[in-house]
Amino acid sequence: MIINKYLTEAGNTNQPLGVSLFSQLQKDILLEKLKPGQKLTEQSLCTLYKVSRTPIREALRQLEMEGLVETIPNRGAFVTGFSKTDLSDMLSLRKIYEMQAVRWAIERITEEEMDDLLETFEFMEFYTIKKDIEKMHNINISFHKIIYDASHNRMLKQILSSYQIYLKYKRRDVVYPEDYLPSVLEEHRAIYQAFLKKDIEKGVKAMEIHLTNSADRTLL
Amino acid sequence: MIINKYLTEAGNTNQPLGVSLFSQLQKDILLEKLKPGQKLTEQSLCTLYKVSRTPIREALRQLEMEGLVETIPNRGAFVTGFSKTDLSDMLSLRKIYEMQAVRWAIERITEEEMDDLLETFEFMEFYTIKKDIEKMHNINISFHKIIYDASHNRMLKQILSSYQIYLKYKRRDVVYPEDYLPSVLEEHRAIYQAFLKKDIEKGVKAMEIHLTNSADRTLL
DNA sequence: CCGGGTATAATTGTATACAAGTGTACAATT
DNA sequence: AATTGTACACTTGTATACAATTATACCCGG
Repeated sequence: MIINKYLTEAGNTNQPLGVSLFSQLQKDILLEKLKPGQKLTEQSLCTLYKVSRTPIREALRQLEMEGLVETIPNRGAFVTGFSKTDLSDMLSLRKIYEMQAVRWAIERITEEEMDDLLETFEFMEFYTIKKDIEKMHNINISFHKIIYDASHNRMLKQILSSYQIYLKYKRRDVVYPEDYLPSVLEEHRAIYQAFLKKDIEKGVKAMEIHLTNSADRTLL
Repeated sequence: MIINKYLTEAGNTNQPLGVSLFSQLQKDILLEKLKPGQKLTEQSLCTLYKVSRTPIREALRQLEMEGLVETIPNRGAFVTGFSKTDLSDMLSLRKIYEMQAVRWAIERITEEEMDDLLETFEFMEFYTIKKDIEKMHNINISFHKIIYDASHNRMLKQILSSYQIYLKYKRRDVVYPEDYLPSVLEEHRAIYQAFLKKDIEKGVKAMEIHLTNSADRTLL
């Protein structure tokens, strides 16, 4: 049974090749299967991913927009990659916009979105008890995405959503401490309660604390 | 004579069609020659821009990444457009990151970048006296781009640079008041002096003031 | 052995051909 | 009259062919 849209996966398999190719290449670059500086010849990608050049080129244009590859005209595409420094920079930038998202979201959140937030938070409590880290990651993302939506700012939502993908792959090798899940739960509880009380300053502060801790955890 | 790289235009004419197509479509969407909701048939774009579907599709993927069009698989691309609300949202988001850019830039700026900043500011003084609004627009952008570079944060630079294009086209129809140029000059002077004194808080505040005024001016 | 120039190969840029999916008009059926 | 089915046109998705550009290898003269 579907509870709310934030807790369901995408899973549409009938998408054009270029779209899934983009995701795959993005993943491979972030996981450094494709190494920074490496040249991505279209032909080699064709044989690697078993498709023709047309969808490959479309995916490369998208990667270029994200700054993951750099293409030099008539020379080809080169992996830019995503360094530790980039990750650190992104976490800083993310924190800043997440704080703003909270600010707007508390002002503008609808009742329906508030229900979603409650529901999602309750799931967090449940899976914290269950100690299911994988589920918690997904619910964590859902919780934040509800806030993005509630900010009712299309660009902000788009930017913060795009950050999530990077963090997802770059957080892979983190080893979580014993008290990880309970700590995260309490950080989110503080945010959630600020929404209940419509206390903007408290919410922003709670998000700042949460993401400062989160950054500390992911940067080791 | 070239003074510094920020004061020169790009002008590479030998770029692939997809690249210039992207810029052209971006421009046409922002200027609302292509209206929100309008369907962009690949064939019609082919005849309109006199190129084949391949570069068209590449440009559409890029526009999709910027959120200017939405493509539905097997259905086509539809203009999303950029509303007044989007502009207002973007100005808010821009201000936030510009303030952070100043924070980092004052910490990290190199001597060479400091020289560029000085040079650019002196050009501003010159063209303020000359009352050349067109030149001032370009120099204004240069001034800010130097700060982006000086922040030494690749992502921040990329995001803020991408904002500039939107503002460029959306600021077209603004009517400037008589004291526009001198006011802008003084706002930039405050920023520049904060860089000289390495006074981060003063710099951030000066940027906030500048962009608050700037937003007021562009939102009419 | 080194540098320059040319031919050749490899790669990107663009156009086009074909396949697959979607929408529409119209007839047949209920 | 409303609905379903089907043929057709149209559009997108993908592959491939051709053109333009760039990289490489080889030869040659110094």
